[in-house]
Amino acid sequence: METTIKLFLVDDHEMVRRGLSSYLITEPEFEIIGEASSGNEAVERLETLEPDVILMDLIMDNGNGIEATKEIIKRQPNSKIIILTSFYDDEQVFPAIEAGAFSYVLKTASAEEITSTIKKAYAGESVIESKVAQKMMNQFRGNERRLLHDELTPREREVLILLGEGKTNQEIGDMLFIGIKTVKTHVSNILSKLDVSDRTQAAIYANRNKLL
Amino acid sequence: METTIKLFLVDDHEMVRRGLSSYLITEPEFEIIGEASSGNEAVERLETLEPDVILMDLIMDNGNGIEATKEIIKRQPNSKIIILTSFYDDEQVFPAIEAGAFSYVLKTASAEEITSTIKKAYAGESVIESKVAQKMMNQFRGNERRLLHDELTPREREVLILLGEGKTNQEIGDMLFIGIKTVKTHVSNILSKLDVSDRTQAAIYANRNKLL
DNA sequence: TTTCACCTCAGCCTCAAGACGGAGACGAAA
DNA sequence: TTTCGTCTCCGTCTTGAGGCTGAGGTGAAA
Repeated sequence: METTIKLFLVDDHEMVRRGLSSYLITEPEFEIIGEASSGNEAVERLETLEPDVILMDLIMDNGNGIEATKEIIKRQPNSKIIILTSFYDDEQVFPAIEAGAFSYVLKTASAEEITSTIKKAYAGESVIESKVAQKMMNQFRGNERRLLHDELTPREREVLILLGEGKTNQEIGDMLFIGIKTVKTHVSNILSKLDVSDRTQAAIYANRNKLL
Repeated sequence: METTIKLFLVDDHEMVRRGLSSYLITEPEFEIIGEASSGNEAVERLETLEPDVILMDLIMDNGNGIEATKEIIKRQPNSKIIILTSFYDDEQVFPAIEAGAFSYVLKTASAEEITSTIKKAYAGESVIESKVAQKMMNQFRGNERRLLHDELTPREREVLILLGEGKTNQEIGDMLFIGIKTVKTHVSNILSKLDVSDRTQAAIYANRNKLL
């Protein structure tokens, strides 16, 4: 029996589409029915096409992958969209998943990983790259989507703010009238809740997320 | 007479290398003699190889393109290195050129543009993509501002940027191909020049002053 | 009442950070 | 030529950071 998986590629770099194609045409069950070099173009072309699986880049000049994904899912809710990206920061991952992306794979993936992800997507099985998945687990505790720092207790948030100002544990303790040991405990908890490895990264997080 | 141009590809995405290859093998005078998936790997492999032209990605996980370029140029000063990058990292143009890059092409370039750039590089003719060239011109016209971090040496600025990303000394050393002791020296100098007392404050400074 | 989250603090341990001093190599400038 | 700035690296030393484990006190909710 012949199963043909119809594919559609979206990436603004011709060479990436070429590279992908070179993988994909070696698999007999794959058929590439179209390509687009931007999110907008993808949405347009998909008005008349109905691929089984869409491979989507995130960052593109003209219409990004997130918006395109939302739009496509709105029109074709059964589309399986695989996000293909080199950026594994949380800013990109969660909006993508929320937009309706089905799988999430890094561009550093091998040919085998990608073909396997496509086949799994076609079969209804979602694949989330492991580093990304790990971040998700930390974030989605309790099945509820929230910002990382929403998990912080009020006291931890106070500590994080001072930490984000560049204060030392001793200084934080003095300002909050608590012992340095207590500060250390809070900082430890903050680090694990924010999924960062040291105070410098926590301070960067606080600044970038405007918690000050 | 047969002229063979020996090529070497550096990109952390297998699919990009594949896409590039698919262009390049159609040209009879091209021969791809090797590939690498990171800056570090490229430097290693090029100890025993001597390609005519190197195609180099800039942003890679393990040893970025700038540092690799510097390192390669140091060892093989005649190497023609073509920087291949996406629209988004053209702030990196200057460091790249300074590092010894010969040409600068965007990844959105077509097959023809890339093959032509390679041939020109081999012939000694440098190609700088037009948008990029324009930026260079703008840069030369109006850059007048003097801040604390203007006192920093180029190397210190590089270190500060990584520090601002939350990297440890060890990680910074690995990325810049220098020892951790050297990193510590740079960090120490940065701290005193920025008049801050630890790396966390320096990271905050870097983020607030958008040095990233 | 029990339970639980939060805040507080302790000791112990390892290691990254950073200060300090010294030094060689190199290239540009005087 | 000498001087100077920059980059590189070394060793030593002190201390802050952070992980791990345990634990007492409080108040709110069930």
